[in-house]
Amino acid sequence: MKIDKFTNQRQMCIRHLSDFNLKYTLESGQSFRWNRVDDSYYGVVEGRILKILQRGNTLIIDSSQYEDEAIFTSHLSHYLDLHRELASILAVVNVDAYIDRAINQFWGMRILNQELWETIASFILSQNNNMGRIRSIIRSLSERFGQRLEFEGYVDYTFPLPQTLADVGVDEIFACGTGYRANYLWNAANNIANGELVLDALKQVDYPDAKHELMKLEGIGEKVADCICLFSLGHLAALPVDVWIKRIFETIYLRRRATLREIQEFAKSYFGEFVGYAQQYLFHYAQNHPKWADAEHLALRDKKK
DNA sequence: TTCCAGGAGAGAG
DNA sequence: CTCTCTCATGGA
Repeated sequence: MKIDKFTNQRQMCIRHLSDFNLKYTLESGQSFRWNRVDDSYYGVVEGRILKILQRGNTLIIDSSQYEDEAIFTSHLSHYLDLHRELASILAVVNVDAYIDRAINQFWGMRILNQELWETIASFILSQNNNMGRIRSIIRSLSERFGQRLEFEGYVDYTFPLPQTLADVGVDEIFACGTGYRANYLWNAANNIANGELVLDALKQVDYPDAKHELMKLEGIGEKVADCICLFSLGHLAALPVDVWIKRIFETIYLRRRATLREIQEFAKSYFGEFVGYAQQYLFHYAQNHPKWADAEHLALRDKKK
């Protein structure tokens, strides 16, 4: 990987990428904050707007602020998970024809390492909710309580700090369309603002401890805790079991109704230590092929064989 | 109108 | 431990 710097100090390139697809990575449901304009993606990361465009094996990145090239590239590589050898991870989890199809169709999709607080808040809001509404709630919270940013005519906002949401109160959070989840988000913001939950400490502990600590927060169960562990903390053994993943394992793999425990046990032994990556490819494939894991469709498909 | 969405909590059995 | 019911909201 080689870095170039142009006369415009805010534009940088990351060249010679291997096994990376920006579109699949940013549009696979793990982040709610990226907007596509033409072929570029605009988003807010660590307090600045980033504009990212992929051309072949090169990323062209514009930032709304001056960047120290070396530090910025290191941080962005971590954010996009570029430091991992994706091919070897996918080789481990590619154990059957079903996931092989998902891996090949979405080759290059990476699991992000997103900002911790924003990820905690986002997935608290995700429970019993749909993608479009989750995005609009996060946008609304940011517009009202975040910091305004602008870059070449594109306007966006930082996600509000825990202290900010703690200060504005439940009613203002509720007014952003959160529904009954307003209390959960406000409580989480308070726990972090008053130091009961220390985010930097959470980043240092292993997967079981991190998951356990997160589940102490009201409104965070196993699924949301696993999303945070996987999409922010880099714990690839985390397996968020949502309605899609449940359906996939019940119809394709276990072929019966199964409890959360049964699905976790099977998936862990079947896919191994990188089960989180397996989950992401299966999830995104199912999202793009709604009938793929449909029980009726599966029965039909089996008959043809 | 009813059902569903990257669920969690409370309560019952 | 497992099952069920409820919790706002908006789009299909």
